[in-house]
Formats: sequence, C-alpha cells, structure tokens
Amino acid sequence: MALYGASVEYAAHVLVTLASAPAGSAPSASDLAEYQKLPVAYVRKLMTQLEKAGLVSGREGIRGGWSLAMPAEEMTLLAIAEAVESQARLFLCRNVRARCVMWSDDNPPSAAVAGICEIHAAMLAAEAASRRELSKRTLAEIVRGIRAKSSRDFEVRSQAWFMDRVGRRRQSHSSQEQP
Amino acid sequence: MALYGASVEYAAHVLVTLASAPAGSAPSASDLAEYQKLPVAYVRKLMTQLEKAGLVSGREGIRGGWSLAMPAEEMTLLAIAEAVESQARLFLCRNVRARCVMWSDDNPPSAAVAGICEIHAAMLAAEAASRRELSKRTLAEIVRGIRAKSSRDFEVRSQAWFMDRVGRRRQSHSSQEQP
DNA sequence: GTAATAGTACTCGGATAGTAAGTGTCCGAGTTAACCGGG
DNA sequence: CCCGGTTAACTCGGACACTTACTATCCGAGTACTATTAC
Repeated sequence: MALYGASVEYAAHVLVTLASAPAGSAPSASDLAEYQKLPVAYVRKLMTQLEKAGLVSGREGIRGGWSLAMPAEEMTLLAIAEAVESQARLFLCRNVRARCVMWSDDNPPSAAVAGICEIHAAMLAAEAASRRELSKRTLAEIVRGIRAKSSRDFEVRSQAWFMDRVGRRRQSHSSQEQP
Repeated sequence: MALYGASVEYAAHVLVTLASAPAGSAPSASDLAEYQKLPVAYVRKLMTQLEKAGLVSGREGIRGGWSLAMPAEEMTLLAIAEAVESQARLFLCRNVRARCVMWSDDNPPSAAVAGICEIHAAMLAAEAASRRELSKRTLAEIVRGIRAKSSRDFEVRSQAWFMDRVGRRRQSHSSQEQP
C-alpha cells in the first residue's frame, strides 16, 4: 500500500524528538517512544537499526540512552528512510520480457533481452527522482519547520518533560519510592 | 518491499504486447497472458481494471478480445501504474505528531499541528517527483525502445503467433477437431 | 578508606504472533457470433 | 430460404486460499553506573 511504512514515520519522528531534546539528556528508547505514544518495544528495535546505519549512537547501562551520531544538518530524510527500510524499492523487475513464448521453443533470449528492460528503466528513473527529493531534506530543516509552527511554551514544557524523565531515573534508586 | 508489484509489471507488459499485436487482432486475455507465460486468471482481472481506468476496451463474446482505448502516445506509465494499483502511495502519514504526550493532559493539539506534517510534506514532494517522471514516459516510447532492440524476425514471428491464435479460434468450431 | 557485592535501568538480539495486502485460482453468470435443423 | 435453438469462446464479477512483509510483543542476556556492605 505504501512504500515507506510506519517504521520510517516512527524513525523520523523519533529523530526529530532526539534532535529537539535538551542537550546531553540522552533519552532512552522508552522516553522517545512514550513522548509520542509509540510502541516502546518496536521503537527499541528501530533504534538499533538507526545505530547500525550510523545515524544515532547508544550508550548502554543505567545512564544509557541515545543521541544523534551526526549533525542534524547532515542527516537526510533519505538516509533515515533507508536505515529502517533498506529494501524499499519502487519497482522490482521480474524480467517478464524473457518469458515470452517466442524464446522457449528454439532460440534462447540473447540479444533482444540484453540490457535493462524499458519498463524497468523508466521505473528506476522515477525512483531516482524520489530519492533525489528525499536526499534534499535534512533533519535540521524539518526540525526548524516544526519549531516555527509550535509555541515557545510547548518547547519549554517538552524540554522539562525530558529533564524530568532523566532526573526521575537517577533519584529513583537513592530514595526507593516516591509519591 | 516494492511500491509497484507484479500487477504493474504484468499490466505494462500486456499493454506493450497489445500495442504491438497485429492491427484488429483483438487478442483475448488468454492470448496476452500465454504470450509471456503470465498467470491467465490474474491477467483477466487486470484487464478489467485497465478497462475501468479507460486504458483498454474489451469486446465480449466468442470473437471478443481487447484493444487499446487510446493512442499509445497518450498513455503514460503513470496512468498504467495507477490503473492497477491506485492505492500506491510513497508514504501514509499517521499523524504521529498529534499523539505527543504534551497534548493529552490539558490543552488539545490545535495550532501547532495545523497544516501538514513536515515529514509528510517532504514525502509528498518525493512522491510528486516520481509521478512526474512516470507521467513523462508513454507506452509508445516504451514500444519504440523495445522494437529498436529486437530483431525483425522476432517481430514477424510474434505477429504470426497472434494471427495463428485468432485463426485457430475461428476454425475450431467449423471443423470440430484438428490434428 | 577501599574493594567486593548487589541492584537498577538501560541496550542488544532473537523468537514469536498477529495482521494486512498482494498474488493467484476457481466458478457461475452474462454476451456474442457461428452453426444447425425445422418451418 | 429464413429463423430460432444450440454451442463455443469469450468477458465479468465475486469468493476464496496462499504467501509475504510489516507491525508489534516478549524474553533472556549483557552492560554501565550507583549504593551498600565487608574488610
């Protein structure tokens, strides 16, 4: 139905959140997921995919969490999409042309089917066009666009939310429980 | 995995075949399918979809068959793709932005989420680019490209194959059986 | 005071369901044209 | 000679099974930091 599924959408929003989070806060996968009510376990898996692609770097352990592995200006939407859905192709040529009945009986499909199928070629051109478009958009641009729309109050409260999560994480095992 | 699946590939090749078939031969869905060893029943379904989209016109009955409903010069690859996979989108926005925890407790997501999501906008731009590319390519161009690669002999034999199919269809119930 | 231990909150990776869409098949119904036999 | 019935070969449309990939969840294992405890 759609080439890029929920994975790409989740990943993109998570990265936007990560780029907007307070500097050095290193939110955990749970933080990032719950902030936008995404399935936590699923986001966890996405994070490891993003890490493999070199977009984020994680730190393990009790104070662990995620942070961008490169400046947001350099991270393109194409890179994000390919990180979590590397197999996404506009079209997969099954080489129908070579199945023609003309070939089967006597002479094999040699010269006539040489090179790339015309239809496949057109599809590849279209795919290249869409990728070119996606590679133009960077995470930084997207964050700027979102920030321009949102209120200052929203930003402040979001930052506070993340700081609260991090703080809560730390104090939770100095004092065992809290009201 | 791929936005455009086998349906689009089959449809495209069938239309190429149809455009290349002898004038007035009106091949049946079976003819078109067997010519390239495609699943017959499936091609039949595709043909009705292509008809609904106005790309081909069918004639029922014993001498029935299919023919292009418009000049091949006017039929774009985009039209073909959309005829059989109209739901194909590059990206389906689930409006994740509106699920943010910041909204749930007191104030609803009003102004900040107004307009289209930044990520969605970028995806739409990419989709538009690929569609633009596909709408540039016409069936006539594709047929020309294929014809340029194939031998004259291949063409002649293909035409003969179709004429044989049509002829066989007619004589098969003047003389009941044939050797 | 320093070192070993326990506990906490993460990440990591694989195994496993559930679900939706594409792919492919089958069957009955309707349509057109040719042929065949009766008037 | 003409006309209605029969048959053949299509199209049309819906119903159904199969496969695959995405989405989502769960669990055991590893890791880093902190606090506690023992020496």
